[in-house]
Amino acid sequence: MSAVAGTATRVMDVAEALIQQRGYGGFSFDDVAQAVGIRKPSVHHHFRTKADLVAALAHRYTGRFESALAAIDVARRDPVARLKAYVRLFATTYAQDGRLCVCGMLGAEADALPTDVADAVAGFFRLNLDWLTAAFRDAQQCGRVTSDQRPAALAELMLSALEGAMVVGRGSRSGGGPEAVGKSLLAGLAR
Amino acid sequence: MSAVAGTATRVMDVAEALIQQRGYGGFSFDDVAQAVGIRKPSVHHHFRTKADLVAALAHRYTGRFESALAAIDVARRDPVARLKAYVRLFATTYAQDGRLCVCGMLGAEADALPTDVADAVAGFFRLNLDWLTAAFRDAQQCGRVTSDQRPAALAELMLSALEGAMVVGRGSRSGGGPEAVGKSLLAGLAR
DNA sequence: GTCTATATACCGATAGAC
DNA sequence: GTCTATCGGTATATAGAC
Repeated sequence: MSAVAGTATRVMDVAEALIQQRGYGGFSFDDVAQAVGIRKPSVHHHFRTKADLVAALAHRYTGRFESALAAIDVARRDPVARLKAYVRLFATTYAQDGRLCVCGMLGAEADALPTDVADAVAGFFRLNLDWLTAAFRDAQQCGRVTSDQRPAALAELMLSALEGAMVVGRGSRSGGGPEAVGKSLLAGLAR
Repeated sequence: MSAVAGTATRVMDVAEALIQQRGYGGFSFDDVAQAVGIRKPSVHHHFRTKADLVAALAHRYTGRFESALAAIDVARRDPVARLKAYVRLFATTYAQDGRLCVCGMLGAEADALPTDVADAVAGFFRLNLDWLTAAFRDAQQCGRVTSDQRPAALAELMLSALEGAMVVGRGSRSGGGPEAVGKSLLAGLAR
């Protein structure tokens, strides 16, 4: 993000935004180089291959999400408040001129991805599904969620709704995006 | 699909499958030509540009969906039964070795699409949101759905959950996909 | 309607100078 | 760490013969 950040970091920042807008197949090293203000071989100096760059990116993205989830767990005790804060993570991303979740975009393209990248994407989803499963289990145990669906099923439903809301919002050029969809879902599940 | 279908139809069939697997940027006219068993310029003879091919594809896909929705309306009177049949449309697609909805994939890539294609994708989502909105309105009016959310919000939630379930299922290489997610959602909404 | 041949541009990636 | 130059491959698209 910062103009004073190291080149490798700026390369990752630019590549991240390009993936969120156009996907893995929709950007090139030359696109990154131009946006950063260097030449294509300089990008290769920091990341040998495109797979290396995107895998590193996906891991960084997952790590940041992990920190955000940990911060939510510290800041909120109430499981429903935690779920609302979770929705906000996706809403904030999408509010940046319709940017998709990095791993939502890559997940859609999974069949066309190098193995390392696909594995990193799977790790992101595992992290989110595990955290959501725990949150819904807590919410059910204290009676804030009355659904008799299994926590893992509610987790898959929530994550799917939020990722899908970005895709639908973009494709339809309408709708409330993950913010509205997350609220609708929680309104039906929690009390 | 058929080996006796016209070449243009076979080209569209192959391109459709490739988009569902790899996305707009993930396939080439050469990929299509090889799968059909002709040469690249022969593909251009039927569809002048890639944008023409994919826009035609998206319109055909939307038309088929329109027919399927009309068939559901004829076959089912109960709005909840209609919604269950709607979920099955997505489940059937995804059951074909994890194929994504054509317009779900294209919706994610929307920023990188030619205008004609993006417009066709928006039309698909509009069709689905309108149909779902009517279905949820009916379901609320006859008391089968008790949520106080507006029908349009429930429609966006349902469509997002199903599109997202495909992305998450693929990216995580786990989960029940749109079938399970659709059931979980309807279990919480309908009675 | 299909083909060979080709134009033009871009892709990811490398070699080697500074 | 960045550059110029370039390799080999592939992309979309077209010209023109059969």
